[in-house]
Amino acid sequence: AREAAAAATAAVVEAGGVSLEGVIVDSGRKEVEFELSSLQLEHAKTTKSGWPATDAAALRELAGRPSEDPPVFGSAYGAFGGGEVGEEACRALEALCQMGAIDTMLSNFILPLQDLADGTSRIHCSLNLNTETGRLSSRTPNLQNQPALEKDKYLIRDAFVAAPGKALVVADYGQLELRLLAHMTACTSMVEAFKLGGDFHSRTAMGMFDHVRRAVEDGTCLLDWDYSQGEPPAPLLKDLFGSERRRAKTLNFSIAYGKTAHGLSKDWGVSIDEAKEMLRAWYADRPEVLQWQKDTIASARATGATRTLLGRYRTLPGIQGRNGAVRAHMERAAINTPIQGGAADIMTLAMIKLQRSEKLREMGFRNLLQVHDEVMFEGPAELADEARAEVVACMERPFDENLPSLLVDLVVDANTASTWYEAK
DNA sequence: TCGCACGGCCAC
DNA sequence: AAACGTGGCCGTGCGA
Repeated sequence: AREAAAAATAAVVEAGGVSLEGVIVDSGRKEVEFELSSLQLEHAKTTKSGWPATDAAALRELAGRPSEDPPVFGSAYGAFGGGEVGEEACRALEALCQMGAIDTMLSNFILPLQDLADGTSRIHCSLNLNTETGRLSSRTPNLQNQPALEKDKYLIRDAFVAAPGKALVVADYGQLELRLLAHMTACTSMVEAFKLGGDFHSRTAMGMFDHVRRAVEDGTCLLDWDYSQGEPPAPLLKDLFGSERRRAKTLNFSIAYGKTAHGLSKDWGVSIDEAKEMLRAWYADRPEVLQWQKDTIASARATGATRTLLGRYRTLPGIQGRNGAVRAHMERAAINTPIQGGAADIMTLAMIKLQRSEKLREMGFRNLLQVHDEVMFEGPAELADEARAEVVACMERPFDENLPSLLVDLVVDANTASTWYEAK
């Protein structure tokens, strides 16, 4: 973390040397908002209080990608009259955007984590049962929002290290919420897709786009590939139809949150009609999901509440009221809570099983953290593989014998490593 | 000095 | 006005 902080600080200093013709003198949000207004730079988004937005997406729109091989200049280029000045403006705005990202890493993660470490350099958060859906939350610090994958470029997760002689077991559910959606809606298409296995989002893309389905059926591309079998004999769907798969993936997650055609068109920069067509294509394959959402909202309106898989309920104040925004929000919550809360039900059952596991207790493995669909255990390194198998077994079968099983399997991916970063 | 609202951003 | 659900936390500005 210290190395990352040093590297980030150096980058901030470097980026700070760039100025927008002396106009943007600081990365403070208020000043950027002010300059965007006074220079009358085009801004697509405004905040709810009427100022131009200065978030990363807005800055990226202005900057473009001036550092790429053929540089792509954003809307600031023309606003500054093009030429050298326009290019410089785009590069400055890109640097400003990078500074924001570095600042977030430093002030939200790298610095507070060092402050909150105990005398043995370990971090202890509080885990709370205080959410609307039955999830846990984490505070002081929040260990459930640590940067992951490509965002974790300072290897913050590499600072989470097992004690000497010990190892981490990190296990997470694959597509837990989508499996819950398949189960609760009894959607034959989704249940079948999970039964067949392979890349779920690729399967969704097949269902949504005829040309993708034909390419898989005639062998032009493969749905998925097990690399332990060597190199694939044909290109993969995710490579050949990357944009189709990305849209399918976005749609898979968005549907569970109640996203509208309006929101989709904004995100994708397409017309409302095109967004509607995407939604239509998704639902065409999954009519049970649409019906379930309608039924669930109707029931929520009638009762003022919605229920999770195990029957926990959430009241939805305002769903019967006159305020349209509140009502719409509560309707989306009504269809999201059974899914998100149902996933929390399953994880809670799994954690009870894990806590009661004699094997894990005898092997000396302790649960350190839960991140919604993931758990982290720590124990003797030489027993890590055995512990990993037991963690997977508990998570795959969280239900007691007297509780019903699901229409879909629960798939668990688990790794052993000495740091959180390595366990990805 | 404190609490709050806001804009923004990280995770799942 | 917003249009994607659940959280926590940061810096800034502002009023008590």
